[in-house]
Amino acid sequence: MPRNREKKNQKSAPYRIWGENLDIEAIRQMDNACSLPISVKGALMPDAHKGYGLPIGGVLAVKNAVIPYAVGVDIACRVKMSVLDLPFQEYEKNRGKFKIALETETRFGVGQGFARPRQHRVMNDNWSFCPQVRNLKDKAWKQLGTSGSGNHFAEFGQLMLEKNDFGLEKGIYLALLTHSGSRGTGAAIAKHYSALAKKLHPELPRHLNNLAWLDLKSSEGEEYWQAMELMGRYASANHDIIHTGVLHHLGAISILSLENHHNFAWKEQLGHREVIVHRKGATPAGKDVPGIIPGSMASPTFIVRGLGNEAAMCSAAHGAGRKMSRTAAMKKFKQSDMIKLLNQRGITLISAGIDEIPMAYKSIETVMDQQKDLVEILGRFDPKLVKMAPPDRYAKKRTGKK
DNA sequence: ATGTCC
Repeated sequence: MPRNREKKNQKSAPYRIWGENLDIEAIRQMDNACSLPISVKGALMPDAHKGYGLPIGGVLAVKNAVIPYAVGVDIACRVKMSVLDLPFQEYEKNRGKFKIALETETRFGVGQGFARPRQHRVMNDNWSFCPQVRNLKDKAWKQLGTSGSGNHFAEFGQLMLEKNDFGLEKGIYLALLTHSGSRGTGAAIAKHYSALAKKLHPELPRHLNNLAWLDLKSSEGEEYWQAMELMGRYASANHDIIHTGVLHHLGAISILSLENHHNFAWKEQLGHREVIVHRKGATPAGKDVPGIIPGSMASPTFIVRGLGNEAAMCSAAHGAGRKMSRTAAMKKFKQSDMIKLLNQRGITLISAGIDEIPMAYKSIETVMDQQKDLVEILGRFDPKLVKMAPPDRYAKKRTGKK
């Protein structure tokens, strides 16, 4: 539904909403994004909620420009699944070994890296095309193979493939699922280029400030694009290291691997013209494109195949979406509430903050129902062993303040 | 989501 509140004499780009009763703030942010003179078309996914500039769950096509905060702070945030060659029962027989594998092969928490950094060919890429990126190379190296914080996780679970697919037979498998991004490096790049975009667009009113863009033909725009693509390869390397390390630790091999970004921008065709499509907290869902849509730590993740719906610019939700802020969740629930729920569902939690409690999320099943015209479900993954960042030691202080 | 100005 096109909206046109900000400028009466200039037509806003149209956008459609999937899902019901979405966060009013997210809708307002989408209105704002579609009112930009560069905007061509938008879409709002059923897991949408408020973010910086573009909402999480926002899809935005623009002309010849890129908006750093429409890509997101965690540039190239990504999910990856590896199906193991071990039967699922192998996990039940030897949980301790799987736990140690997750503990050993990645690191969680803000600022965390490896004391003995991992190696990856992505570090041989060009990191010297601008000073901002060059100065971050050392941090990026130390954080290779880490998972970060927030909603990021590493987990083992049971994958149920609904039919013969991906060269595998219908049935039950043991799988590793991870959610990580470009860590401190990507965040620093996002922050730098968004500040630069704001400086280049002093004419933007305050409510559009976080949507400041870089012209793709400008040196700044080209530089951001190059940095964003490097972060794409870097985030992919992080998952690669985790999966290679964990599987090696277990003496397992991968019989199927699936992965996708959900914070990124792509050059795509929209009708006859080339546009830049930003997907911020949105899964690419082009025709027959496989994707992963995670729920919370106690609800399923869905393996999907895109239906190529053009109204949504070939996109889908990237998860259940929060229904409660982190602060509200920390105020309302205790650690024991989380443990109780996980026990009921037979899930072992290694660590997580209360702000990630499943009750703070919408129902993933509802979100999937609301996007039946965007993706087809091919399988579900039920988490069994979950690791997330341990509680933030300032969390209590912050909730106390509000 | 990050990292530190708490």
